[in-house]
Amino acid sequence: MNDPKPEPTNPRIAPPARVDGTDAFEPTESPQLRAFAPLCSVFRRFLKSRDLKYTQERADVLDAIIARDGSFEAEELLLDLRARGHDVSKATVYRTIRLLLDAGIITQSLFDAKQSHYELIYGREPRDCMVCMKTGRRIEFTNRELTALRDRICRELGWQAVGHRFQIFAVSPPDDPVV
Amino acid sequence: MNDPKPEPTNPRIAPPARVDGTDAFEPTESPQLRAFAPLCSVFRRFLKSRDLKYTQERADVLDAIIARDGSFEAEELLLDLRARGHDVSKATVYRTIRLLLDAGIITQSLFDAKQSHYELIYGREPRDCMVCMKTGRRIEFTNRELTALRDRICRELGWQAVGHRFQIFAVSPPDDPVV
DNA sequence: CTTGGTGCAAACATTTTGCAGCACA
DNA sequence: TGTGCTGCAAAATGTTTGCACCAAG
Repeated sequence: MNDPKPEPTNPRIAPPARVDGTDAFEPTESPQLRAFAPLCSVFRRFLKSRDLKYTQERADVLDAIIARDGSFEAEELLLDLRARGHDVSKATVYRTIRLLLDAGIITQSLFDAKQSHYELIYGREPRDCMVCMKTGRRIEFTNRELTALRDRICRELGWQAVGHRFQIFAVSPPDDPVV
Repeated sequence: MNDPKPEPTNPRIAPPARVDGTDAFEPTESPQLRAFAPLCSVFRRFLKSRDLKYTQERADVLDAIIARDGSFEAEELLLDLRARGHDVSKATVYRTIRLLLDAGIITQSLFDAKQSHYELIYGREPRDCMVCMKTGRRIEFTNRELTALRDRICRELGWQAVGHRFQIFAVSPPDDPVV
């Protein structure tokens, strides 16, 4: 459709935080390099490994995800894309999301049963969250202790941790202090 | 550490494990009593507190949930009920599930984006789980350390924990030992 | 008796899919 | 230049709702 973007897009990629236990990528790079590599080339590599194509639309979708700072719903993405003049169809958005999930670049985080929330995880630390059951307020945080506990649990069972999802259901105090 | 069952329908209710921070029940009983009370009377009390009725259908649904050992999908429940000759409509099943969620008796756990999974939690310890990203195998467990960590996180922020959901995404070893 | 509950079917919202033409490698 | 990709619209899925009749308290 319009403006071709080779592969600039790469905001705040964090240091290695994800053990890639899946067979998603060709094992030709060090984990270091992989974690710091721009997401679009990670995605491109994933696609190539499956003989799939890196199309304009797929690049646009990934771009929109990054612009959202990693947390989004399918519908939001669709609107964002439309607003930017990148007209990608709903079907393609969903198809691309599926690929990004397979690639381990994003995860699905379901809060309300309504629609899926997705989140960029590749190269980022896992985000844990706490939801107030009265007000619905959500706080996100990263807890290294939790990640360590997760790894310990896995190790004891001989599994290898890839990621996790932690949600606390709680009640915020009446005054509801902002964190 | 379990079942003192004073009334009918009530399989393996565990000791108090849930702080009820919501305004679901009338505060006339001690937490102890509440936690050990049979689920149906818990539910009945909840309904009464909202001027709702304890109908045959609602009792049947709760029964079917208990019979499933607490983990179920809406559709499964519907089939179970039908098999037992308790013909409850789909609409009523969903409506009852909503009530049980509000009452804090069950929670929604979404694994695949497809349908909701629900789980009995009232009076039970939170179940954490680990999913293998290759084979899809799921292991459930209870980790007190995690619950303690959860409570600590809440306390530091002045919140009160009500429950949590913890899922680990991992890769099981090639030999995939059974736990 | 009064209020809320139920079943049914239609409505809804989200996600998936079949197909004909288009574009990347 | 040939696969694979896209958009469209229709289908599929899971859940909710409006309505007329029914039942719990």
